[in-house]
Amino acid sequence: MATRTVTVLNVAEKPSVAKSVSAILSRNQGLRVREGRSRYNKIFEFTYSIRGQPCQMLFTSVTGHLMELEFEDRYRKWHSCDPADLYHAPVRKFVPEDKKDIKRTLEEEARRCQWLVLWLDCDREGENIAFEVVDVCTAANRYVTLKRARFSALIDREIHNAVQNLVEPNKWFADAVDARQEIDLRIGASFTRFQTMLLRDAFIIDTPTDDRNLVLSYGPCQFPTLGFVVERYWEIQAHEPEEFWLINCSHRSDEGVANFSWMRGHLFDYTCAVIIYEMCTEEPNATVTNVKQQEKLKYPPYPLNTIELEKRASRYFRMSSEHTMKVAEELYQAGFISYPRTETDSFSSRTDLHTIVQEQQGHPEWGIYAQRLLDPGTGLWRNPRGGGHDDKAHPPIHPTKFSAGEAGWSQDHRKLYELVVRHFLACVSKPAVGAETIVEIDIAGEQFSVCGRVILEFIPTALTLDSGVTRPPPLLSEADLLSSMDKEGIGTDATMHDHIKKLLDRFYVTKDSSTRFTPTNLGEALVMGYDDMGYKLWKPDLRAVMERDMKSVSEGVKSKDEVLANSLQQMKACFLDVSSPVYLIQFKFRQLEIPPNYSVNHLARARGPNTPTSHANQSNTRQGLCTNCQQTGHSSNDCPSQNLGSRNAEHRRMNQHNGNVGPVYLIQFKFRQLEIPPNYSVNHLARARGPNTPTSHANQSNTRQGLCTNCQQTGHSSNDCPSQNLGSRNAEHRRMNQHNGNVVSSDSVLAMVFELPLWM
DNA sequence: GCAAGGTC
Repeated sequence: MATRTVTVLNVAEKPSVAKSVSAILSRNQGLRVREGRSRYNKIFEFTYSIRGQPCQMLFTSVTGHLMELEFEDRYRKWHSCDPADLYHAPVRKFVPEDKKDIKRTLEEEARRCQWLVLWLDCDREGENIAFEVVDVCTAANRYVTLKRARFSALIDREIHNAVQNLVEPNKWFADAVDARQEIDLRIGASFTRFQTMLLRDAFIIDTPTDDRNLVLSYGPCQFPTLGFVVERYWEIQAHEPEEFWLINCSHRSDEGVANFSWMRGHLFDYTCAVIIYEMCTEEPNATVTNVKQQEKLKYPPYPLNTIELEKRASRYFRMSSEHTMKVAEELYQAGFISYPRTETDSFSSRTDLHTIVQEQQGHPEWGIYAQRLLDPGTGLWRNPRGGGHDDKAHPPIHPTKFSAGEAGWSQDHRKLYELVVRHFLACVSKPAVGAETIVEIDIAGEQFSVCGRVILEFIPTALTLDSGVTRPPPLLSEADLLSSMDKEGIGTDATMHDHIKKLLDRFYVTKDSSTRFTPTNLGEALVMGYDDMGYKLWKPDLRAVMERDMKSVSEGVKSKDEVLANSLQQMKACFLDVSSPVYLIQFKFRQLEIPPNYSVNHLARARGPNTPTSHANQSNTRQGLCTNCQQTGHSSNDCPSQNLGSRNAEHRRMNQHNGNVGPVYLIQFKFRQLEIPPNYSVNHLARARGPNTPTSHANQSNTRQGLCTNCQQTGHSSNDCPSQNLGSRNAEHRRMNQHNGNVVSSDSVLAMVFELPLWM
């Protein structure tokens, strides 16, 4: 007996997925396409059988979220209510004007269907969009049967498997997103209105802009991003240059000059440096103690994902991440590269990498290399390493169509396409091999080393005691900023560039020609205002707490309502405190204290008699209230709002001191009695840093794949680093040494070296 | 005139 055919409406998150899945399910047999109401979202039609049930399949798509969250009309005007009311003002979801055509397509098609199959991306946002689609479709046809297709890649087996094993949509996932949306909206709108109305008149923007349109926005992603820029700026401001001394040793031969580095690095104690230097000059004969020859491998990069594309385009071309994504989107739309918004940095074993390389063989610049890669005789090919990330929806960014440049391409299109292709070719190449020789010498017990020359025994042609000063870290580059955001979970791969652009658009930061960011007067003042109140609103912590809450909701551990109530209660308490008269005055004065710089200047007319300098005294006068959240019943130590911030201004100052680069060592010297300089005891501790004073922070150097985090060289890890014998940079080692007491070697000078953080 | 998240 023939089963009756059911009509099935299938909906994907984007048009490309509707197309791919339709092609896979129909095996391109009898696949038809027709227009929908929206020009981007076509409708594919084919027949299929789901577990023996004959189906007439209609396959269409949305373009991301179909709905937005907004306050009800009477709260939408800025002066319609106190911004504090926005923590409980009613909100509604609605389909914005530019999505109405998609909504009409869904309604019209849903009316003719018995089943609705949701093919949205299998992440939290996708699950939330699924429920938006359900809302629209069930409003048009309340009898439609709901099913969810769960798939992790757009490949045949996966897709057929998904449709034969349909599941229920996951409300918890969708709830997590609902909670995030509502929190983001309420916090963002309340703080933005508050900040803007309070402070707009305190600044004059030099750039041609209508003052009335100036918005001082607050957002849970844009502010932590601003925070990264300001924090680095403060580290630089707080840096106090410190003089250090070092011994440089060089040897000139027929082959050239070999400059040996002193293995102690930098010494901050002049007297000690002089003593060691004099020892060396008294017995200047240098003995070669070690010659190490080693192969150095330079590993190819991981396959390209969005963040890495943005970082590299910024480093190589100084292209902004926002512009990079715009150009990448255009290349994708024209079919030249794969989908540019992806977290994935591993190729599936099923990807036909050879074919992708084959297509590039005719290119005038890298065509020959592509040919050599494919020639087994060269041994150049190597299957790519995986970086360990997979968003289960898209492959790493790779070329999908050959081009030697198109007529309509700008320079940036060329550059970005070239980056994608070259990166891909590098990924399937074996590591580059280099050789290096490290020579270590000893002069009067002092160790020096040089890379790349072989000499046996000699007297240095130059042995000098030189001085230098410590330098602050550099301003954050766009690549650094992306790394920080990625590390701290601020924004998503698809939105990070938006947050960076927002800081520039709001005049919170400026960017120089080498893509480094400086906070403006305005940006710094906003962060400092909140920081002085003790709130971490500009730190990543708040977002991290929210992310943990979202995870709990998506796992069913907490309910959406519970998270919303708790989170909004805390944020409202914070908002009321920040906008309270006590801080209001101070917050405003804080803005006015900052001297003018960059594009934002302060207006002096409002300066008052006594700029408040201590908020602690003021808040302590409020007896019985928690100084953190202004509630009664607990002290600030037990405050439930604690994750919003500690009122510890000391914290910022400490961070400023943390800002100096590189570990500093203490070297214990034991002097021979006759050599003791005046005011020195037999056992003397001197501070030293080195040998390669790092110019960047650890989190930067860690992002440089394959480099030793100790000496920034390739070919070994920090554990095997040849510079390691200078002293372990291992805190454990330091603690051990401290507990062991002083260990003094039998030599006159030289004892133990151990690490000490610089601020101690 | 506010957010962040999808995607065109």
